[in-house]
Amino acid sequence: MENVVLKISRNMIAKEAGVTPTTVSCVLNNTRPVSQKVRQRVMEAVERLNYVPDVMARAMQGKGTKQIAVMVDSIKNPFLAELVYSIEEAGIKKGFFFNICGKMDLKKYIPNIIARKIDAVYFCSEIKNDEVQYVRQLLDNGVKVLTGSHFSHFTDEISRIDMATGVAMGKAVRLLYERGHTKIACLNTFRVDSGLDSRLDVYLQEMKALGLEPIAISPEHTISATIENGKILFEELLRKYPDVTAVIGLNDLVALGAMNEAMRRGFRVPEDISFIGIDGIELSRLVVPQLTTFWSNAKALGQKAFEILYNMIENNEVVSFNHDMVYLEGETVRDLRKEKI
Amino acid sequence: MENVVLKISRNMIAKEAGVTPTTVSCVLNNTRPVSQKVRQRVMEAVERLNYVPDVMARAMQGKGTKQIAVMVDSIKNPFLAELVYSIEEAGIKKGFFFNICGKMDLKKYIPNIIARKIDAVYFCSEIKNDEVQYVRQLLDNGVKVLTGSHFSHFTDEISRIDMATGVAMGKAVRLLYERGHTKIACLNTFRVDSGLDSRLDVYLQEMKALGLEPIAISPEHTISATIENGKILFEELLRKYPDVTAVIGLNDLVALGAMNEAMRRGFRVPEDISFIGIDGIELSRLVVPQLTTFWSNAKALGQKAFEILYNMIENNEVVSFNHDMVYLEGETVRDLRKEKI
DNA sequence: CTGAAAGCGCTAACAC
DNA sequence: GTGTTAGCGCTTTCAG
Repeated sequence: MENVVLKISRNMIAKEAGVTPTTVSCVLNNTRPVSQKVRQRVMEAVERLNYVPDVMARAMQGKGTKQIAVMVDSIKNPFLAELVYSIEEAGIKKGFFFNICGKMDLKKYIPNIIARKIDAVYFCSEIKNDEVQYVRQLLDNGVKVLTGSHFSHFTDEISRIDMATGVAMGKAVRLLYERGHTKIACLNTFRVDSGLDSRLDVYLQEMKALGLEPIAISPEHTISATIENGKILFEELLRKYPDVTAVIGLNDLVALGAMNEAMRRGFRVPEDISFIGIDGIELSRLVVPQLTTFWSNAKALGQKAFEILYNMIENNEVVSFNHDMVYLEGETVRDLRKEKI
Repeated sequence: MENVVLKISRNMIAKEAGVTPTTVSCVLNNTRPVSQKVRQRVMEAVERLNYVPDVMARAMQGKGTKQIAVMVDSIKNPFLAELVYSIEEAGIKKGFFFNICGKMDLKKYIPNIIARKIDAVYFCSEIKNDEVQYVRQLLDNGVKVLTGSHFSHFTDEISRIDMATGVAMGKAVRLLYERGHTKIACLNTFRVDSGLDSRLDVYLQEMKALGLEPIAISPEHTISATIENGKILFEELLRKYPDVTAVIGLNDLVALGAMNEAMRRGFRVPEDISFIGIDGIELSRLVVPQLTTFWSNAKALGQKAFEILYNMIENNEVVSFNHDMVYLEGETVRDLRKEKI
């Protein structure tokens, strides 16, 4: 099979319309006044030949690619999937395309991103400490950067969105305390002292403030916040602290995994153990019992994220934004105090 | 803030290394023999200046962009998320980048795909009948196309992967029948006669072959195969056929939604109603009771899909591949016959 | 083994 | 209002 693809260029439609290439550019980009007659001829030629301008060639004039890379730990995480869905939905309306980059393996992706002249990168997940240099490289190459609040470098060059997961963690501890719990555990997926996430710190701090003994389960090395790992962390929790009455997951998936494992082992939820998540993914509404959690509104977040990215690209803005989480009542928290009264 | 980004070009590293741009190209692309000495000087300059070749400029020489668009109905669908994850994981190893395109709105995306000189498009979800023209346009512009088996046009120009969901549907009906069920329902998300999916047809055909009265619930217009719609379809099913004993969902999400709704209404699963899904998403393993389903092995599928895409792009191949589903025993099918004996 | 020069499709001065 | 021309960063003949 021959590969005879006739590339329809601006020149061809110029000839077709009986004008010069420049004129074609001008009518297409509205970059200078063109007579009604000529404009019409050009548009007709465009229609007839089904012409689509070449983004690559435009990009070479320093116009940008209208392409944004979204780096996520894993698109299999429903929260990130919702977020990506929402960003893309907002971005396509303005002609932006999105590259999905998994694994957060910057060494592999960043040179590629630069080579592709991608306009901006949104780091939805945490950037490892030994990969900071790659962010520097992005900035040096004119790529805009948006991160979460964990990233504390180059503060006046990058934009950030604070997801307030730490705040949610604090609220979760308080809530359980107010409902009479004292043996409150935290299932953490980050390596202790990773410096990438505030949730464990907030948990410890809050427990201390309440005069409670902390029950934190942390892995040796940072792991993904998945259902599977939630189960594993819960198993370890049970071995070490069998009398725990409440569990906070670092996110909904971890909480759901833990809860599922608990139920499989015969625990009743919330009668025997209470659970709280952080995220508010759709799935948390669909399990029985419904998970009590803090909802992040991924749709709104995605829209906001694109808005920020857009302004970074078009207007060279740098902003810092706080995205709040909303308490979402579920069925997985038992009120011990109420019963005691 | 100034935007003084110094673009490091091939010319600059040529100067740095004291050679000509051509030589730089040749050592970078191994396109002709270069003396060890010169090669070394060039490589050093590349290192020193942190040079990354411009993909856009290469693309303009007709070299391709090493970019693949993945069109999905919704990345929020866990099956598609797993698939995308796996494709991307395989592709990045060979330097490919992936554009995630939601909504299957071809009118919006296809011109953009052409303009961006994207090498290939994988349609993971169904292509509407009135959008066939856009596929033609892709082919005319040299973009490779990979679809599912539902797409019956341009058969010698595009590659396809048959996901065998129809086969799974047939097996599901047989399975339920063998276990003594006769009131077997099918929750369908496609408009009747959409021509986009074989599952309903297979269901009807199989029921007829078994001499059973079909109980199919279909929407007026095609809807997404989501948990939410599974609930809605199940509600309608209950209204129309309250004595149903088994339900097959078009995919796992639909089955899970239906099952969840059933449980909320006080039905016991599988004692009162049996459920079967098609997909085998991870979630189906994590609910209680575990969903009986047909597993599609999204990871293997994604790897295969990339392999096909790669061969289409690099070697101009066109292939047709059958991806089989595997029966995955769960806890949601009651064996009526066994009990009767 | 290495260089010079043309050209990919487009934009942006600069002319008329 | 419209045309001419010079690049953007790269590959690729064609010459040394």
